[in-house]
Amino acid sequence: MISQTAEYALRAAVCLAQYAELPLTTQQIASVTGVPAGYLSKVLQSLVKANLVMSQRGLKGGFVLGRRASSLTILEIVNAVDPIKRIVTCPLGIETHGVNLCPLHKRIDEAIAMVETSFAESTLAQLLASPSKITPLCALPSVANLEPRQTINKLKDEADGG
Amino acid sequence: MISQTAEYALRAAVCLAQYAELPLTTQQIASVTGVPAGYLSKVLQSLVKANLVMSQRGLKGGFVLGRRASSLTILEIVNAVDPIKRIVTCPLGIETHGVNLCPLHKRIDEAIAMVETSFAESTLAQLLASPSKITPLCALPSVANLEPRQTINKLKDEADGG
DNA sequence: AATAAACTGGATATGTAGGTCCACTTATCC
DNA sequence: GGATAAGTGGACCTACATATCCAGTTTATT
Repeated sequence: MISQTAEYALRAAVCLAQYAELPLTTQQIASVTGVPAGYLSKVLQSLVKANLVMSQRGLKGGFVLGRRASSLTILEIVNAVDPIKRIVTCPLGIETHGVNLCPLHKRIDEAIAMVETSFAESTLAQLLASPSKITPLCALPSVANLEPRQTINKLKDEADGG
Repeated sequence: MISQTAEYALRAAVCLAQYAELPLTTQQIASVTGVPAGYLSKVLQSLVKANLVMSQRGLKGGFVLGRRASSLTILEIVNAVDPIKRIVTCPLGIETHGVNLCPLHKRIDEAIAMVETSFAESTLAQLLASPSKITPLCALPSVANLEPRQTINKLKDEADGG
């Protein structure tokens, strides 16, 4: 349904949302989300390139969300790493009927559209505010395990100022 | 969203539904659907094993639908070759909360469920009866190209008699 | 029974997603 | 400014989905 990579990206995004402005390192995110650290690094790069996440190099660096959790949707995260592809032209390569799809592909596209809409309407903030007894990512080896570290003002400045 | 293989299976199924009881060979289905013949052969095998399609070996053999098009759903076809996997347990491997999913995975599973339901409610017959001006599979290099061949009574007998 | 058409099944190739590794760069702290 | 912690980028490996090929088997026709 959605790729492994997209699922990893969502886990990372939820994780970052939970720790708000505290920059988390790849290792920390990996340990919380269970995503292979090496691969997570690539996934995070994609999110950074899409401007959904900000990174800070060097000692005390890490990753923070690029926008408020309430404005970041599941769809944006997914599309950053593995775009949902609507069916816009006939997969059989027939051009005779332009934008019109045959009933089969129309039906499939409708299903894709439903998912797209559903994901577009879900924000990270909603996931955190979910009334479930279970915290997002269920695992969450306790916030306490993560050393409190200063937030990176430089990142905040960039986000606020320009 | 759905795999290439699943899409191929759907094309083949719609194709068979269009030609009703006329057995079509792998080559014929391939030319109508644009699916690579060699691979289509494998896909059809999966449909046969799932009892959604019947095959007849030998001269004048071919494939026909195993049931009426009105009772065959998109979901069945898809599940025969590439099962839709609902999220039933925590992907992080946490067992502490049994059947309960965290908000993220619950949300994703809801989307999968929507697609599942949607596919379960779509039959091949509905696709053929679609009011679209475009015939299913859009391409359809005209029925006329396919030599009329006798239906295989043996297959019909098995289907009707038991 | 011989022939040819057609499915079956196994071996093999290819392409892409998933994943690992490491040298390099950047930034903080002492 | 040296040491160390961290992201960056590229090369590389692995597994699986996709695809090809072919020898073997079944069956209608003659």
